[in-house]
Amino acid sequence: MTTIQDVAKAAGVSPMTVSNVINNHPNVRPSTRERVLEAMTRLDYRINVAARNLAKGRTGTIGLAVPEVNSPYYGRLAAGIIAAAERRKLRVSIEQTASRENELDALSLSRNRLYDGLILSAAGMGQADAERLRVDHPLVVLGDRIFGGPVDHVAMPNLEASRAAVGHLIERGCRRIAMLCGAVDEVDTSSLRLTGYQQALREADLAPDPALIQRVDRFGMREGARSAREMAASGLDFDGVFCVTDSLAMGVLRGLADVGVRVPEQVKVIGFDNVTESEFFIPSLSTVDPDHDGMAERAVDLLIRLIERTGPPAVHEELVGGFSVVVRESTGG
Amino acid sequence: MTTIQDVAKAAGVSPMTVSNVINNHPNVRPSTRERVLEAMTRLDYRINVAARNLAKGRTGTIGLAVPEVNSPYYGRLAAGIIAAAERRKLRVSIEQTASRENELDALSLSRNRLYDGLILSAAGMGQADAERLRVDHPLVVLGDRIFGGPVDHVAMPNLEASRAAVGHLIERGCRRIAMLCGAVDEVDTSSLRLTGYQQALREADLAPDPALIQRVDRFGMREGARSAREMAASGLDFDGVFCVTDSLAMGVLRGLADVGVRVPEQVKVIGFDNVTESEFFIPSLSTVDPDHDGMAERAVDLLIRLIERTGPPAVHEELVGGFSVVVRESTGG
DNA sequence: TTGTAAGCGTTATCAT
DNA sequence: ATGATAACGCTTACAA
Repeated sequence: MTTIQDVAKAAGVSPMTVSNVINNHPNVRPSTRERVLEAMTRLDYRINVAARNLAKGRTGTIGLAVPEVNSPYYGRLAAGIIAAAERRKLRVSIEQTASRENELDALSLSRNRLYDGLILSAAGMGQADAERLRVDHPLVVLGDRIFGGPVDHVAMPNLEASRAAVGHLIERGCRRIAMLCGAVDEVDTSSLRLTGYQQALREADLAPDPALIQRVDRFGMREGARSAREMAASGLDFDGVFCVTDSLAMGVLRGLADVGVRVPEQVKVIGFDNVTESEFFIPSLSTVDPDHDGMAERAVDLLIRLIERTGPPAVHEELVGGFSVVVRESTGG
Repeated sequence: MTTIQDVAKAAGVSPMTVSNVINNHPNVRPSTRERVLEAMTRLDYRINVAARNLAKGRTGTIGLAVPEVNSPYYGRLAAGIIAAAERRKLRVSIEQTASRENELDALSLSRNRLYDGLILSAAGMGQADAERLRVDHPLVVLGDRIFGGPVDHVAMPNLEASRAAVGHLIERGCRRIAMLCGAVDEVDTSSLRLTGYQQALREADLAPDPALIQRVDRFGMREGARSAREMAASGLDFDGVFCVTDSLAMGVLRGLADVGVRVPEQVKVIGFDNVTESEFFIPSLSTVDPDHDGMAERAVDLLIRLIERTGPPAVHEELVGGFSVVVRESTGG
């Protein structure tokens, strides 16, 4: 392995001059630069990033920790973060956490200075873990399960957007609206969206019915399909479904098709996330678009501010993104 | 920032002993270990990975470079690689390449020892870039555009699987089978799958018709939908469609629905990849399952062999994965 | 079982 | 414009 020393020797200069050439420092005479570059190519020199990181204390890379890489939602999120980071000359490295354990692990990884900062999309952690987020390195949390924590935070407009989504179903004539959500044990995505659902019903003077609230333990298409079939089989009376994710909603569309229920004629369905697939599903899926790109942009901005801050810690920001309701075939759009 | 030195001082031992504790070396007296651990928690010590990497010359992390993170196919692939690596106690860090330029960049990144090795899923590079793959660090290429290159290589069973897919359409009674593929400029995924398509037609004594070959410039659902609508509008006579990816095929299902063509009654459709969504699409999509997990496993195995090899370079392996045809509603299954 | 010394490859700082 | 020196924080090899 050839090092800066080897190049320096070959070019007849000091290692420092080679370093200056590598980093495009201005004070290098063109002829010197030439000689160094020539030596670098001749020796097939490659910089050792670990050494540079150690010396600089910076890596130029931010980490993005997501629960699952093979998911339309987190894929979309990652794409947004990468685009936003790229504009700011930062690389992004994605890690899959998959569990609360690993989410906590991811925290210490960045603390370890492998990355300049970390964007953590937390699904497994809850309010109880909030204190673990009090770290002394740049961290931005993307998600909904932790509020008032000691950390910068970009959240979805869960409550308002859900209210709007359910409001849309009501406008379209639904009166018995089911909701598919996760366990609601504490303040999390599902509970916020459930509250939005309840508010929308109340505003329209519709009686809430606990039988209409369906729980799922995962947010994939499989679970949505199963739930829909069960609801139909149980004879439950419903004319609309609001799902906490698009994957769930597409599963519901599939499940309803399996049992011969027509969408949107008999039942209208709306999801949340506006993943790429929803536009092309049959029927195409109405949904809430949470402005992923805006949220990604803000998360990266917050992180960069933290990375570049010197001096006293700033107050922690909590931002909530914007949203819009996208009307498609599944609600008769 | 607290270092090993600080911990050593606080625990009244040498830095080396702290290092031994961190790395679970056996020769540390329990009482000493206790004292060190206590000091570590008290001082909130976090190891500096950059320093460790530099000293060790290893990172314990492999890189995975994919063209696009927000795609069902690459998401599936990434999930497989992560699972395979995890079993071998390796971390995976994902990078989005997006272009041939970045694919070449990714090569030098790993060469730079940020990762112990790199798995490169190359879409933009072609045979002409093969020589660039002659690198002196562990590299495994996943893909189809480079053969006989100076590199370990795990490829899809493109030709055979395509022949089987088209054979399935023929069995189901299709006689005028369209194919959606990318530009076929050199040996790549599309051209291999096209050859499989042609072989299947020939075996069944069906006349090939150039009008049935449709080109797309990207492999997303949008392109599939557009193509399908155009084919239908142009009055082209076809009763089957073979698509080089599932995304494309789901787009075709959507496009055919748009113009009122019934699947599978009037036209049968089959894709390639078996992404999660195909099972739940309406109609569910018949497709080729290329044994992603097996390929991921082998790629990781090859990479580990390279990482751990000392001595003379081995001969380069070229593996081709297995496959199966998954029959679903879109072909009347 | 523990400690000492040297070095991993780079960059910051300060001279020249 | 270029170079000498001292870090950066850890581990390997060897000594005690």
